[in-house]
Amino acid sequence: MKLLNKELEKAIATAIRRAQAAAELPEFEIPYIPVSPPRRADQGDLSYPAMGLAKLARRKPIEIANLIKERLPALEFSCAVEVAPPGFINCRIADDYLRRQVDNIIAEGEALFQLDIGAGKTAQVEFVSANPSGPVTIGHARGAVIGDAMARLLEAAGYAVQREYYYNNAGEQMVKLGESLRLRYLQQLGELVDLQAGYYQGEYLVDVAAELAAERGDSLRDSGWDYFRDAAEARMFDWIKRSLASIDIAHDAFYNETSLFESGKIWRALDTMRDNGHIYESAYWAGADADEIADVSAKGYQPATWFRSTTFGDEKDRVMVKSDGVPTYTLPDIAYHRDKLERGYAVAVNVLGTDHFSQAQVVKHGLRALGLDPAPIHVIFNQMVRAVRWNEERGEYEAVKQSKRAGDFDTLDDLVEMTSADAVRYHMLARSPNSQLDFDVDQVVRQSNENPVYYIQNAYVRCAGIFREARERGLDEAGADLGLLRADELQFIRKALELGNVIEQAVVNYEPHKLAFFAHELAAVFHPIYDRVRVLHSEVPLDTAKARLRYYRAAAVVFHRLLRLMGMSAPERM
RNA sequence: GCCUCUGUAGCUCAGUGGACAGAGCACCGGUCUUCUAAACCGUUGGUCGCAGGUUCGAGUCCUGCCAGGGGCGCCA
Repeated sequence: MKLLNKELEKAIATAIRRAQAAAELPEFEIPYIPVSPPRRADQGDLSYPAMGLAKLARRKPIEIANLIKERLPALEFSCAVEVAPPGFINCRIADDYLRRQVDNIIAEGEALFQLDIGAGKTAQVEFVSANPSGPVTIGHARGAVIGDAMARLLEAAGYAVQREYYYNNAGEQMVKLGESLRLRYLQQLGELVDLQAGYYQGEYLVDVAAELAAERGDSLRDSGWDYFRDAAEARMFDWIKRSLASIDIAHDAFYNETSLFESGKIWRALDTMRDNGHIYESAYWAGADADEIADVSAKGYQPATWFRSTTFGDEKDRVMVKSDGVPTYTLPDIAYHRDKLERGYAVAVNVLGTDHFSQAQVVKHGLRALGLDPAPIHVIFNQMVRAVRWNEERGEYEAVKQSKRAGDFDTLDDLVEMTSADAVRYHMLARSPNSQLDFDVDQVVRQSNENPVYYIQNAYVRCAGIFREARERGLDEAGADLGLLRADELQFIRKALELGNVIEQAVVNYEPHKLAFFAHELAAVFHPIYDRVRVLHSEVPLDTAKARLRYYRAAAVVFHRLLRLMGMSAPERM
């Protein structure tokens, strides 16, 4: 289906060119023509402020608007174009066009507003990417929801999308995890072992240890930490995948950082950076002042391998290979993103917490040092998330403590168990990634009319209820005359047609949260109309009932598409 | 100190340089004899953190302050 604002933008540009050809307007390069729905209904359905052309055209805005109106090509969806002071061009969508869209929406079904922005191109979304040392936390969950919604949006925009999970199972943390599990296992065998500070204290390792003891008895008593690390990793990944699957998220690929060492890609990246003159060996960075040098001397560091990232605007050069010969995290990260770019994605979205901000900048500097253009890579930074609940006594929100006490929340599993997968997906999505998120667990748990999750899903449920009842009564919409639809129903269709723009905007601006807000707005248009527009009512004539049934078929398609784009379920009843 | 995000109704938050700043919750008052009332209708509520600037036009862009979060490692 067409994006109407794009059609009008093109038409206005054509009108300007025609006016220029007729010497009614001077020659100038036509700027971007922003067309958007105005705030108020009496200002039409689509609007363009021609005031922006006043300086270029050296005419009064109202005159420009009138000239454009006169030269505007015929639009299949428009019946009325009006000019309003000081220079708005307002366009109203014709009722007949809206009626025709009912059938178009039904015909498109799950492909509703499938765009061609990314046709023939590939995109990648890298998200979650938590190391397999523990369960998915609510912090990871936010990135998971944002990343998956972004992937679904990119698919809707026409891209072939790959979902990737990047992880590291070779670091010091995984050694600790293995050792922690070994000690927990020995505890299962009845040995008195103390888990000292620095080890993983989480109860979940006790469960894993109990499973191992049950399956293998004491046969692992003399196994080393590496055996337990592998066992822990395998079980943690199972758990992570299960948790993500519970909110309908699945990755296509798991990319192990270790493979970058095994393939030699890390050292090849370093060599290229060195060939390009961005690498040097030194005990301290090239711009170090006397204090820093003294500090380094005190620590007795041997020379390390540095990346001259200051060349690309960094405030300080970065170590790539430590003096002990082991690369920092940054070098494999650069090699990984080089690999990503070489895989040829037109768009590579990376969902990260803001604590990775500096790191992401250094990676981009590194890619430039490799002679690559990092433009396809776009990072969505999401701010911190914490579970909170209202404290009545103190009159303020406070963070829910991380503990295993009943009613407290720490992991995605806890959150899903206490609320629902749909609630988690909606509330994690319905906020700009840039804003800190306080997840009000009590509000989400409350299954009442204050919960937008049910408000949106109920729109679909109400449609499904009508279809069920209609089937029982033997009513179908064969031969429906859509001319019987009135202003109410057309108002909903008008709003539903904005979905295409919402998808487009969400994709090009990397703002998946727009989907959640639009869903709520659309439901707010739907419900009042549902109250007024009955189908199975004794006073509704048969032909009107058929037309309305067809209208609700279209509404159901829109809500189903919207809910699936958000990764939420579309229940038939609640 | 530097970088970055945030500051909009009592609370949680939307808001493409455009028209009279929006929604949910909370508060108050109404609405089920017909497809589920998890809904609908109505009322109340604003110096868009502060001060300048750019612009025909600023919640939106720029500068400077104030407040809060995050980051500034030879950790990952």
